[in-house]
Amino acid sequence: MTAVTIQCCPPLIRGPLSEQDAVDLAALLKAVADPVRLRLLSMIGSHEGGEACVCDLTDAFDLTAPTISHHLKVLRTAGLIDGERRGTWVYYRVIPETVARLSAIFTPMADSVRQA
Amino acid sequence: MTAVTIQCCPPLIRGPLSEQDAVDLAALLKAVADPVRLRLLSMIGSHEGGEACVCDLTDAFDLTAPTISHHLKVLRTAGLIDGERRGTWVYYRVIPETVARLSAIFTPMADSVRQA
DNA sequence: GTATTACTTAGACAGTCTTCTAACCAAGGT
DNA sequence: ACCTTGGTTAGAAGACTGTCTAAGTAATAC
Repeated sequence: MTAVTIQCCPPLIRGPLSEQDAVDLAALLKAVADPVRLRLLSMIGSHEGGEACVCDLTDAFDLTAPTISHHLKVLRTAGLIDGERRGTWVYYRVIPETVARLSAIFTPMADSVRQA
Repeated sequence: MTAVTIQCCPPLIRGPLSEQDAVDLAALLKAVADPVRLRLLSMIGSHEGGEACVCDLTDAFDLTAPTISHHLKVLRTAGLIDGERRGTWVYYRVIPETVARLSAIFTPMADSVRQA
C-alpha cells in the first residue's frame, strides 16, 4: 500500500513534522520571510570578502538606519548572520550552518512526493 | 580582488537579489513561515498517495476547522498545494514545482559564501 | 573636551496575522 | 424533504510586525 521513494532523507516528506520541529523551523523561516531581510542576507552573502558593512547596507534601501538595524537584529537573533565591530564600522557575515538548515527543509522534497 | 566560487548558480550569493525577486520570494516564504502550515504541508506531502483529506488534517490539530481551512487557503494561494473535492471529502496535494522554487533559494548558498 | 559619524535601543503607531464564533454551501443518508 | 457531516466564508478580537522619530552608545577627528 505505502510505496516509498528511493531518494534519501526528505525532511518534510519522510514523515509528519513534529510540533516542536515545526515551531523551530517556522521561526527560522519567518526570519527570512521579508523582502528587506532577504535582500540584506543576499547582499551580505554576495559581498566581496563574505562580509558587508552596515553603512553599505543602509544606503541600499529607502529605509531609516534604525529599521535596517532592526532587520539585522532579527537575522542575528535567528542565527543567520553575525556582526562584529572593527573600528568605526560594524561588519556582518552569513553563518552558513544556519543557512544550511534552511536549505535542508525543502531541498529533497521538490521531486520526491510519495506516490500510491 | 573579487574571488568567485567555482560552484554554480547560488541564487542569494550570485548577486544581490532584485527588489522584485525579494518581494516574490518573501511572499512564498511567508506562506510556510508558520508552524501549522509547515506541519500541514508536511502531512500532505508525506501522506500515502501523495494527498490528504482535510478531515485527517483537522483532527491532527487543536484548532478549529475554519482555522485549518484558512491555513490551507494561504498555502493554496501561494501555489504550494492544490485541493479537489471528490464526493464528500476534499483532498489536497503538494505542488512540487512551487516547493522546488523554495528549495532553490538557499540550497546552493549554504557552503558557497564568497571568500576574499 | 566637543563635534561628528556610525550604529543601536526605546517607544509609538499603523497595518497585518492568527484565531475564534457564527453563518453558509455541498454531499449523503434516512 | 430533512438532518447530519464536511468544509468554506465572513467578521471580529487580540497579538504580532514593520516602520518611524527621538534618544542613546561607540569610535574617530579636531
